[in-house]
Amino acid sequence: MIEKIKVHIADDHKILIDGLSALINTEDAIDLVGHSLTGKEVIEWFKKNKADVLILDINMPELDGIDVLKIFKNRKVKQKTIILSGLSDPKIVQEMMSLGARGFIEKGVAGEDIIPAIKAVHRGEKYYSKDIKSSLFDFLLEDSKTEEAIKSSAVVEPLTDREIAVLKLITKEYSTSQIAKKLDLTVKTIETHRRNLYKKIKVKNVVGLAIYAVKNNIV
Amino acid sequence: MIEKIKVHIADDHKILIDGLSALINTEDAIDLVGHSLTGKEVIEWFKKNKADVLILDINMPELDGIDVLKIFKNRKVKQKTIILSGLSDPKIVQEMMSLGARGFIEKGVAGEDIIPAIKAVHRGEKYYSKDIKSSLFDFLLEDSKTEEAIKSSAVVEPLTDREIAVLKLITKEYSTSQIAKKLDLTVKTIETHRRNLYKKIKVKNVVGLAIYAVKNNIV
DNA sequence: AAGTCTCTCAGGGTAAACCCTGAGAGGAAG
DNA sequence: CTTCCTCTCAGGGTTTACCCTGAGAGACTT
Repeated sequence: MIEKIKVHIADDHKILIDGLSALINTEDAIDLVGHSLTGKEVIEWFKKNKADVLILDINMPELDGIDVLKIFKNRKVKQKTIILSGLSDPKIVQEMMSLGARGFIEKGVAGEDIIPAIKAVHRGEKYYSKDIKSSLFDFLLEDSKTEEAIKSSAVVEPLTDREIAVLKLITKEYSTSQIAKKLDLTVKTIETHRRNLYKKIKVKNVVGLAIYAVKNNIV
Repeated sequence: MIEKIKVHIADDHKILIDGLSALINTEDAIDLVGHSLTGKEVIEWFKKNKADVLILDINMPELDGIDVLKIFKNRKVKQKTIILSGLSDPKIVQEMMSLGARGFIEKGVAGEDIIPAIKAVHRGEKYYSKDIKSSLFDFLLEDSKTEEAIKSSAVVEPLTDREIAVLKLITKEYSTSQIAKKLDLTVKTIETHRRNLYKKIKVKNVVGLAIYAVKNNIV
């Protein structure tokens, strides 16, 4: 008997996990061996168990998909990962790929894609849903360029605690001086944190920060 | 033979539609009679067909769930609607309810909730997933207060085409003067649109606009 | 002990955001 | 034909965001 492909799903929307489970259960060659609702659960689960393929949502509370991949990269966990993403922000696609993701599926595409994606990735291939392919990032998927492009790619540097605190207050529509009062710091300090956020996230102004915050569940 | 409950699903994430379909198909008493990926499709579908229950995502491009409900309210379409929502923003919950939604399910909850929700709503009851119930909006669900609270609630006025165009450019991190050039208008005009956006969306600055745009898929 | 990183703060500047009021033109609807 | 709405634009104002440079204190690393 041929071994089934073991799959683990991680998504903070349980309704999506349940839906995908039902879909995957229609396929004999694939076995759903676990699921997680948060990044932390994924890490914990993989300490004790193993799966061939991990279907990973990027937007999760606490530890998000990016954090999970970073941790897995260091620990050399060798499952193959398919990213589930609502929005295909170029920066994130690049980052995920540089962190070893093998597949990328937009939530906007048909559910039938999930089965071929699992099989392809398990065979060692890469898999991208059509919308990603046809997007402006085609160049990224052409192998020769890929590796280099990834290495020099726009990976968002990790934010410090203070920066996240400031970012959260910014998204609450507080001005720099209001944030300064709130955190009992000078305006100049907040301005510095602000500028560092711009640099790290590679955006031009608060708007970019706000969008980043929402997309990354920092709100 | 008892008639099956006819259900229509609308969500811009096809993967979620497919998942829910698989779930719903396990239930004999319920019949999936259609699905839509955009608000427009929902409207068109209901012109020619009918369903007992509509499962409606609030975040959809073009026409969102709120717009759909508004249109249905005017046309007195009499299907029962269950809202599917990623984020349970109080303003939106209130608005949806005032527009006649009968059920409210967070995407974060278990998929098993969907079947009882459909049945309950079809029987004429209201249905809210646990997270909603246990949230700070309990008071809203106590009938006496509900109606009044809804009438005076923070309903976001519909945005005009120009306003949406400006909002989109704002989220691309363009400054007012850059937007003016792009749209071939004066800076003063853009400023006016900006201020009107603040009023309508009830936010204080660009940050609020950006967040609203992302959450409502205007990005 | 010399880096490296985070967090803090400063001076001094330009550009942009934000606020107030007022208003005309054109289209849609009553 | 008047009312309502959208879109356009203006004068003149305050406040905030944003840019550049520089720097000290404390923690942690190698």
